[in-house]
Amino acid sequence: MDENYKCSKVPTTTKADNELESTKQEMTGVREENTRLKNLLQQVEKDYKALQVQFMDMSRKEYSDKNRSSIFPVNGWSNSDYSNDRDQDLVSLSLGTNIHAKTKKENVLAKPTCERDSTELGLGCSSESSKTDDGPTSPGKILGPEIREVPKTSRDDEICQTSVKRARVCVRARCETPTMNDGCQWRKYGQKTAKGNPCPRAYYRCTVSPSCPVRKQVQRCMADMSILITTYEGTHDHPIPISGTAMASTTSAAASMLLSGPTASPPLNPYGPPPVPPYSTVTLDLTTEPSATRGGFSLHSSPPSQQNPTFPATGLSFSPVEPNTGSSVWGVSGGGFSFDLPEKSAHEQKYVSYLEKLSQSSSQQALTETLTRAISSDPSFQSVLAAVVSTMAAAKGGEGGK
DNA sequence: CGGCTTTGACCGGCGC
DNA sequence: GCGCCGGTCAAAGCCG
Repeated sequence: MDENYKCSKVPTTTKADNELESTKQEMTGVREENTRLKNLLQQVEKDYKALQVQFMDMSRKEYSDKNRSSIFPVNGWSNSDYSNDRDQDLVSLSLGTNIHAKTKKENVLAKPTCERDSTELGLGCSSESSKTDDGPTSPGKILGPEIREVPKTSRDDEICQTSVKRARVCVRARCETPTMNDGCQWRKYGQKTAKGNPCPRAYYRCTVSPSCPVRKQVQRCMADMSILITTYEGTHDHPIPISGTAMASTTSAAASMLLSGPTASPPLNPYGPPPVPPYSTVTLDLTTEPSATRGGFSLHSSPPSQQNPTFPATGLSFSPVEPNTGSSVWGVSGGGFSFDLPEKSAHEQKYVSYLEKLSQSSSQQALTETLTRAISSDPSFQSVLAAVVSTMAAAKGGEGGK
């Protein structure tokens, strides 16, 4: 960043020396920047890993404590958060650009179907490319210790669901492939054309474990066919491939944030998630569009009935649609960092604080731009960032917002 | 042959 | 009570 390109115009013999000198300085500057970026990235990764570990430990601990009557999201819901509301919640996450969906397996959706009382989402998510195959064979982590008795019939589920709070996570991602690879194996069990939306909605069931209650719905966004909307419901009762843990953390964190909120919210996005009873909605919108963004993280709340298909496709955003307050969307696009926070709830602030922290750490504008550009252009980075943000938020929330 | 997709039928919730 | 609609089931077909 400190690019002091001084190319002196001194002719003659010293000219070459000057150029050499300036080039050296330039390289030095680039190196410094590179180093800073590396450090920052390492820091972020480090924090992420540490938090992820803590998160899992806490979750497990809490889970074991309360295991009796309810099932907690493995990924770390705090008891208090969880107990706050048992209504159905809907969390929506949108991952920007393409997440490669190499196989046909898509995203994960977790739906706590009927487990007697739980609601949690243990999602596995695809972190892009790599995961070759998720299959049951390569579980990376166990998100949920809980063991739910199996499956009930779908009808039973519905019945249970109506009376029990259930969290749902909606992931919006720009993806050209039919589905996103989220680290789990899915089996399509149905398809329906929702009224008002020409795009058929596909129903998938997690097949990693025969008893896994997780289901997901995949549908194209009518407004933008390149956007894939995946809604997960339930919690995996089996280990999830490492590749899917990032998303799992992200979605669960989002859900936890949502759960910790006051209440349930209205149905979300019409084009996406199916209409469901009043749920709270949190949207992480990573359908980044670098060019369109003004640059930076932006938090903004939107009207309650955020059902419109016009979700801010800005980068990374969580948009919790809260019943009472309405919905909010936190977006990341490329540029500087900016926050528009009308009225943020406690959990919203978790994200805000983190984002602020983030922005502070990268005080230099150039660096910021570089980062944001990287974020908006690299889906995998988006996923990681999303996971970090959500994880941190969840961690804070779980610890009583320390 | 096993697993997955497709697709029509069925069921229950909800609004009128 | 009726019809609409979302979600699921399950038979049939496809594919590796």
